[in-house]
Amino acid sequence: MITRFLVRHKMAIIYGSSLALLLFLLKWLEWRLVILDHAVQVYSGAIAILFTGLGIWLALKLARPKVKTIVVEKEVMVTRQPAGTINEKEITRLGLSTRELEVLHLMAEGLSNQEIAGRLFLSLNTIKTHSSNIFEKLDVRRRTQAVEQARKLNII
Amino acid sequence: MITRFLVRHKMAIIYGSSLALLLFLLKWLEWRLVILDHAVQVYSGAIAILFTGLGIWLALKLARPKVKTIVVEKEVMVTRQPAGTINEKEITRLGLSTRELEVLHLMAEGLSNQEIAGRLFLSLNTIKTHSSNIFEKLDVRRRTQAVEQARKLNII
DNA sequence: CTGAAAATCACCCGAAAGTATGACTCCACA
DNA sequence: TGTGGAGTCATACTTTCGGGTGATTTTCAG
Repeated sequence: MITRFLVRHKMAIIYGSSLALLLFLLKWLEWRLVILDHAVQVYSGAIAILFTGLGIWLALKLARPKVKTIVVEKEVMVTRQPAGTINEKEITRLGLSTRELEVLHLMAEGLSNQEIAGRLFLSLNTIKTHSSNIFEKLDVRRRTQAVEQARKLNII
Repeated sequence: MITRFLVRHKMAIIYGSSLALLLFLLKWLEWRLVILDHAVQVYSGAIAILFTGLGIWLALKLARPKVKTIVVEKEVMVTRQPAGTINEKEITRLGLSTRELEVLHLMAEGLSNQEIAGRLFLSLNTIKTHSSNIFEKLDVRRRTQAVEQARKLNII
């Protein structure tokens, strides 16, 4: 219990002791100086030097080390499918229609809905409907995810 | 600004305060116990405080910052393209920064800006800025095109 | 220390994307 | 013959994107 307290407040105790010691020393010096009635400058100079040293010591002792965190990205191989034609089954399983597949392809090329509409001679709304259906069937919420999913499933 | 200063020099401030308090206490005790000419003591106390502060300041100012480096290894999935490493040059050629590359990766995973922001602990606006810069550097206008382009150039 | 680049964040605004719902046609199939 | 799926289109609405601009902070090399 007491040991723990001592350990935990080691710094405080050390400081307190040294402070007490210093004050003692000062008292003593003061006494001598009063008797000798010597220069106050010497006295204050000593104090200044001593306490400057103390300050430096404490600062160096207590200064928090800056923590710098470096994140190293470690590459990990991921197994990629042999890139063959493993797609047809998935398409039928997901129930993607021809039109939807067309739209999905154009989507994967980065075309906007408007551009897809122009390419397929359809209205913008139709493309929106198709893409909504595609998202639902692929279980995603955005075109980018749809493309990602389609790549994973090798259906494009 | 001021808050930051306080935080950074917390220890110094704490020490300074406690020192001041201690001296105060000692002075008070001394004053009560001994009715003497205490001008010298006040004087030396002031000097002590001042020069301790100076010491702390000097130490904090002059000491080389202790830097503690923590290396955190972060595993990152990487799909190694069959053609080998054809990417690094393109990245530097396009001038894509680290952050931009990160955003680009998450973009390719189909995440929305909001989700990317959450993943990287950034604000939505920051992600928007990054993606805008990415689009400009890749010479595209939409995230889907950016992903497409990135795949073509093997930089993801 | 200084300046440039990178990174972060904000606000505004218009465009694009996405949701929800309904309707119409065509065509195969029971 | 009518039923249902696919395809088409529309309106109205909300959300997300993307462009433009400007500001501050961090980082880093000279």
